[in-house]
Amino acid sequence: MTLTIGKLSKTTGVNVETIRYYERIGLLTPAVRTESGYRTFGEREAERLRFVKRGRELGFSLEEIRTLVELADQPGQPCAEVDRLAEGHLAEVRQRIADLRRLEAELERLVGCTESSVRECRIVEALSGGR
Amino acid sequence: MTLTIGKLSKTTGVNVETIRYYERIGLLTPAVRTESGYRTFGEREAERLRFVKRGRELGFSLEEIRTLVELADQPGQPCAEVDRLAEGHLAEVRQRIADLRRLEAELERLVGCTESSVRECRIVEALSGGR
DNA sequence: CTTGACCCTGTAGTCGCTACAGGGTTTAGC
DNA sequence: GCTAAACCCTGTAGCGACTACAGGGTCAAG
Ligand SMILES: [Zn+2]
Ligand SMILES: [Zn+2]
Ligand SMILES: [Zn+2]
Ligand SMILES: [Zn+2]
Repeated sequence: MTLTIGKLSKTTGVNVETIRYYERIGLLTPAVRTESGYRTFGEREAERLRFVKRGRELGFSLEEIRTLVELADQPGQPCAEVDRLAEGHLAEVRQRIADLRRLEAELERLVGCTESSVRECRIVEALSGGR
Repeated sequence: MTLTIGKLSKTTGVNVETIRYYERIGLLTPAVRTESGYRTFGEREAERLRFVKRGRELGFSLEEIRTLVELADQPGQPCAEVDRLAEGHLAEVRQRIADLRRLEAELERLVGCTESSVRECRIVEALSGGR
């Protein structure tokens, strides 16, 4: 039940280059190699990679995921730190949404400009310092 | 009324290094230099830099701003292209908001986990492939 | 005239990948 | 058994939008 990097990539949906990148930065433990130097992966490694992938899909940074992986490896510990990390991340996401909504509102006021020339264009005016 | 890069930085709120960067990538025209090689800026240049800054504050990419600057320099032309660009950008912003709101909803379901151990932690479970 | 604040160039770092180039290895078909 | 395609390897460089030096030169105040 060992996989080459290509098979692992296919079963997890994570790019080959990305897997190598994760190993290089120490997010995955160095893969066992065949005699000719090819990486081999087992179910454990595939699980871990899927963990990382789901973390990315939830928008966690690789640093956050690095911490989450370490925490998840200690099932007996209290999960308070995990929860704190997730809450912090949720706060980040909400902040980004708030920032983008402000942008959205400003842009909404500008688009749909029906002026015919750049001289009177609302958008250009706003960028040029007009209020 | 000419400014050194430091003064320009102060009056516009754009970092000195960022100004040099903008010049390097051709977003600002190469600054006139003193005999000793110092950059000097006039009101025109300050205006243009503020234009770029406001564009960034509205979330436009530097490439988009490059186009906007060029368009703004032709006041006689119709502003349709400017408007199209801004509408496209608004669409991007809305897409990013939608993506983040999906993340927010998923994270909301996970945080506030009151389990005491990592073994039963909802968050770890979700990352490990649980639903 | 010295000191400190400013300016210059060039390079490298950030984040999370992605895309080569230039090799070696394995596998499938004939 | 041989060849060609498909795979794997390392190392390096690129993206966007900056930021942070190092190692120098210049200018202004006291
Ligand atoms: Zn986060
Ligand atoms: Zn317009
Ligand atoms: Zn945009
Ligand atoms: Zn928990």
